[in-house]
Amino acid sequence: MPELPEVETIARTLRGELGAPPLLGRQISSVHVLWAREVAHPEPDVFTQRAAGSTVTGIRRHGKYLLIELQAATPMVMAIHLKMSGRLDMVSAREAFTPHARVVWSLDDGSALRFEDARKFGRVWLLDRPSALLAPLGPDALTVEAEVFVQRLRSRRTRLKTLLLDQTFIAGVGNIYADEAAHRAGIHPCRKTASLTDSEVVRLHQAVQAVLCEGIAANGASFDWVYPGGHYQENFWVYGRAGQPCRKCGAPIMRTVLAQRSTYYCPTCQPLDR
DNA sequence: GGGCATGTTAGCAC
DNA sequence: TGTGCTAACATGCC
Repeated sequence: MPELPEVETIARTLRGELGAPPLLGRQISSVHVLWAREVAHPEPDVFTQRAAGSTVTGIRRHGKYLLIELQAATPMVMAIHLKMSGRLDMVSAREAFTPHARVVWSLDDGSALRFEDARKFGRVWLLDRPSALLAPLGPDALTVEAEVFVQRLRSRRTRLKTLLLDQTFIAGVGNIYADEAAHRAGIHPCRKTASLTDSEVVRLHQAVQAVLCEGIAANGASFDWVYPGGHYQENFWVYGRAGQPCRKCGAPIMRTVLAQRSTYYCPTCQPLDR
C-alpha cells in the first residue's frame, strides 16, 4: 500500500486521530520478531530486549518512513518502512500471529501492534536517532516549499517521472502519486527536467501536494489484495486506467514503462513536445 | 506458467 | 560525478 498518503494515514490512525484505539501512550510489554533473518535491525535479540518496557511517546513520518518515538532509560526511535506489501494494524493479542506477521509488539493493555508483510521487503529499525537513516532523503513531499522544490529540480537532469520517484529529491512520492501529479500538472512524465518552464515547475509542485492531500483526505488508496481502508483509487485520473477515456479530455489513457515502472498518462493533456 | 505488483538498492556502463 | 539500466529481494494474485 505505501506511499506518503498511506503512511500518513497509518500515523494518524496510530495516534488515535481516526477513531481507533491509539498506539500513542501504550507501553510495549514484549516484542516478537517472526522473520529473524532480515526484517529487524539490529538483530532480533537486541531489538526485542531494547524495545520491551518502553512507552510510545510520539508517532511521526518522513516520506514513506513511519517514526515511532519510544521513551525508556534512553529515548529511541523505531523506524518502519513498509516497502511494497507491508501493513501495520492494532489488533487483539489473539489476532496478532497471522501467517504473514513479521513483527508483533505486545502492549500493556492486551492489544498488539502487528507488522504483516507478505513479500518480506519491509524493514524495522530501532535507533537512538533516525538521522543517519533519513539523511539520504530529500525534504518531505507534503511540506516542501515551492522555492526549495524549484531549486532542487533545477539541479537535476533526468525525466520528470524518474525525478518524482527519487526519494533523494523529495521523499514520499511513489508510482501512483507520481503519475497522478504529472497528469494534474499537465506535463508528460517523459519530459526532461531541463525542458520544464518555471511556470510548469511551480504547477508541478502544486500538483504533487494537491494529489498527496487528496490521498490523505481519502485515507489513502487501496486496491488488490494488499491494503483495505482507503478509497482514493476511486479518484484516480490516470493510474491503472490504460485504454479508458481521460476524465478531462476523453482521449484514451496510455501506458508505457519508465524508470522500470508502469506509467500512465494522457497524450492530449500531457503532450511530449512543446 | 507468465506477467504483474503502491519500493529500494547494488553493480555496472557511459 | 551524475545518470540510467538491469537484476535482485520474496511472494501472491490474475
